[in-house]
Amino acid sequence: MENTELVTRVAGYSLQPIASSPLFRGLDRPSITMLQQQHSLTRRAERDTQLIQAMDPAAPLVTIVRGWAFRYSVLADGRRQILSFALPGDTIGLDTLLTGASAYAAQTAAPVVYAEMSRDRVMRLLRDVSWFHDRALQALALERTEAERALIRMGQCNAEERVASVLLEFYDRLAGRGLAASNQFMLDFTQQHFADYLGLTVVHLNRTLGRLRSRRLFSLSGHTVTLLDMPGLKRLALTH
Amino acid sequence: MENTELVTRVAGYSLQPIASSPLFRGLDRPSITMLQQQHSLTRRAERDTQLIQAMDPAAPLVTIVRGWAFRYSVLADGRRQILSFALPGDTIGLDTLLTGASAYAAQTAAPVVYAEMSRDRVMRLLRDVSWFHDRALQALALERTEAERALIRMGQCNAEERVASVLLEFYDRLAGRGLAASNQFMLDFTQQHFADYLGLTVVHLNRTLGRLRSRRLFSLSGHTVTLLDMPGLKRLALTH
DNA sequence: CGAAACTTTGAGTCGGATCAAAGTCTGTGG
DNA sequence: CCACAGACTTTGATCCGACTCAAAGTTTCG
Repeated sequence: MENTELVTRVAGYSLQPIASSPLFRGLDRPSITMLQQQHSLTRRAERDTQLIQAMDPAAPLVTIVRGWAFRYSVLADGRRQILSFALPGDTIGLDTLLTGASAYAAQTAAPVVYAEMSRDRVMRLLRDVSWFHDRALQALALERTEAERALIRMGQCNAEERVASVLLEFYDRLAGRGLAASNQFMLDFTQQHFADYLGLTVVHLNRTLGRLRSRRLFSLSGHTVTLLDMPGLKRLALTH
Repeated sequence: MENTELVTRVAGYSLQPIASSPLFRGLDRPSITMLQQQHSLTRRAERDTQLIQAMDPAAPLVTIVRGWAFRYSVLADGRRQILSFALPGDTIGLDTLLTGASAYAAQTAAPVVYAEMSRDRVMRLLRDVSWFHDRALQALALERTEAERALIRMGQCNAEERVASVLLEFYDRLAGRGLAASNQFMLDFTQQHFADYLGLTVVHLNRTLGRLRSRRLFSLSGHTVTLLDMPGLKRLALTH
């Protein structure tokens, strides 16, 4: 009864985000089930929980089931750069298995449900299961592309452009997993997180958000973002 | 006579840079030879030659034998972000095979000697040669780590810190391939290239370089860089 | 209801961009 | 071997986007 197993392991959470994520997307049922069985049961973590320590040589593979987490790196003097946000379906730590110790840390930005797979198990999968090896390659290539898109944004875009670009990116990623629709989605992190991702100060980010809102490019109510003017946003974020 | 083949294919160029590069490092002789046989004979390209077109769905794998090349991306309005420099031994385009069309373009920053491997051949190697598959995974993971190091630099560091960080990085990479020693190495590209890599304007980069030189952190004569004050540079570039 | 965390606004400063022009180097043809 | 053109580097003056410091609102949650 593999399908029963599948369901109990993610009891109460929609499967769609995971099933349409980079590592799982398009796999057949037995493969998905197998992958999930290699994971731990789902766990819950409060906001600000450390999921992966920087430099941990035995960091597990973490798959987010629900909520927002992020990978980041802290400089000697405390400045923090958020490298990427991981949303439901995303995995964190695939590269760590190959490069030795984790080059980054990861923590939750909101209450999160996740599952882990031990380093050993991932290694075994990589060695023995050829489609998993392929998947890992593709997932890594994708992650690099995303890192470089972020790099372009940082290097060439001003605050408004960065914000527009990232809002669109979140929307696309979430929509691809059924977590956004009709130009609306939920952002569950603070402006400090957002600022550390964009390489801006909170104050300046806040003003920039204000400007874009007053121009009716998007609106914000609670944690719900509505992209009011898609074409306008795309014009601003020329990376898109 | 595999070793003869190996030598003639790179006639006149030291093998060391390639042999100690991410994709080749630590392989045994037969494997290196095999990889080289899959490549074209070496080619020469003048400065400013396009090696890979953006969006090319059939971009080959390019291995730099001598000289400097770089990967970059251009925004709609002409701003250019250099994503990475490729130096002797580096390969460009591994990810393109997996993600479909190339997300970036590549061109030479100086006269370059290089070799190509067709998309088909790389695909075949990936499928049939398990150590090559492993290598590809590792190389990609490494590239992502490097992209994220660049991201941290852009997001959190000011001009001086970025310059110091990149000088150190070049030195480390070149030294690892026997192309730098006693704190000295050759930089064969213009300040415009450098600026587009760091996300600064040429003017500001130039002033920043001037400041670091007058503080005797490094010196520049012709295209030769000498790192005069390693500890000072490391202190500046807290990413190191 | 109160404290802590987060967002928003204000005033002043600074790093880096822009615009412009003067040097310097490099390669080419006479 | 020199003269010249084009590309590259360097310097000057000015401007603006983003940062800093500070404090007032607002939300969240115990």
